[in-house]
Amino acid sequence: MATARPAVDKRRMILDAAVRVFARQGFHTCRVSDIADEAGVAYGLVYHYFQSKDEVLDTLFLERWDVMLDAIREVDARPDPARDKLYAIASFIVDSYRHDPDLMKVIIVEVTRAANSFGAVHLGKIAEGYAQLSGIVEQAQRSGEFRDTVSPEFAAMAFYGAIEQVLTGWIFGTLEQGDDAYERAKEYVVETICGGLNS
Amino acid sequence: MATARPAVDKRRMILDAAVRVFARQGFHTCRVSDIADEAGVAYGLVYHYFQSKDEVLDTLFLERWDVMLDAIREVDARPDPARDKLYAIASFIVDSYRHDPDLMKVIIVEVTRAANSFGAVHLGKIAEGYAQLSGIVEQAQRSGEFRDTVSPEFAAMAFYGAIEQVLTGWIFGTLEQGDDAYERAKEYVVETICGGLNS
DNA sequence: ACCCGGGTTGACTGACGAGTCAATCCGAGG
DNA sequence: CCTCGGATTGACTCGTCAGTCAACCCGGGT
Repeated sequence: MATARPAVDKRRMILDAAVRVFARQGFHTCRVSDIADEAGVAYGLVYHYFQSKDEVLDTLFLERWDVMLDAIREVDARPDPARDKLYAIASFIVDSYRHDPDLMKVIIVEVTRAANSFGAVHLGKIAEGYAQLSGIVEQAQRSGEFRDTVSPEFAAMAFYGAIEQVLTGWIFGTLEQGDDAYERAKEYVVETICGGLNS
Repeated sequence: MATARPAVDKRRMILDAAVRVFARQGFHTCRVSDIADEAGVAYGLVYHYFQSKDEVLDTLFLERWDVMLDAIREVDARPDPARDKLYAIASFIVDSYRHDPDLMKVIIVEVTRAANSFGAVHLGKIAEGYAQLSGIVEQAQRSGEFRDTVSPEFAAMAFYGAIEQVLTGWIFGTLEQGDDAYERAKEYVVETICGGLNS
């Protein structure tokens, strides 16, 4: 059989270790040997599975971002009101953080915001997410559920920006965490963006 | 006279050059010699005025962030409705970007989001901004201008998150720019956060 | 028993870049 | 004119680390 010989998938172990190391030390300040040590494999093995340190980060990002894009597409396909769709998306993102805070930290801190130093691949992937969100808002504006005072693209940015800021607050310990806080955050994001602060 | 001997302030030139270099190449990927070259001074002079490469970035951030905190405080002291205050703050931030996009890029991309690798000084400074914003919202909730369905801290994050996301869009060229776009962005941020998307 | 080839190892190299430092410049004061 | 001290210079040091590579391990096929 040509299937994976080893019982444990070393490639996977390296990726998982990289998440922990990147989250702890940051991409630029960690050494490849830190990743290998954390994964319990030899230094060279990292280069057996990946072309470079960058490719490890790329892989982590693309892997997860694609899952998120799929989730958004799935939500968008539902026949629900836009508000519910946005809640479902906020829910997905918050739960992603709950499930693997380190990974989300790496994606937000090292990739999303540092998109300049990386290839345009990432910019494109990120833009895909915005496009999807814009679509939801646009449709809601047409159906009359949302006002059309602001452009859909802009609404998408405000929505995503609010979520990302909350995650950032959790990541840096500025914002209270815990299951309650997570659930509240989902509500608050949607309530703020859809309902507004005005009384 | 013990005053600055040189007609031109080399320290200032180094800081200005650093903004351009950091914006172009990123903090981690640029060399100190790049900064010196860009400033047209010798390598060693950077170390005459600054302890380290990090200190150059620190200085840039603190310099500008303090200006912003002052501006926010000034706005907060006015007797205007919260919505106007938020508009004034959005205005200040957007105009900061218009005036010096490179500097804002550096602050957002290299500092605000990378606060982990830097000292808690930055976290504290950033938190000060949030506190100020929260205060504005809280007061508006008490006066009845805003609903109290979401916590002030959260509203502050949503507001700032929306603005930062817009700046990020400009920085990475995802979002249309120009004087019109800047003015529209100010309106949109406030309209979204205060008015909400619902019709 | 013997090979074959992919998985695995870790010492080594080569480049790179932050920070140092001794020397030089130059204006001010005496 | 001379000295003093801060400003300025840039060659050099020294540690670090991404990436290479030759060798080794080991199961499966013959």
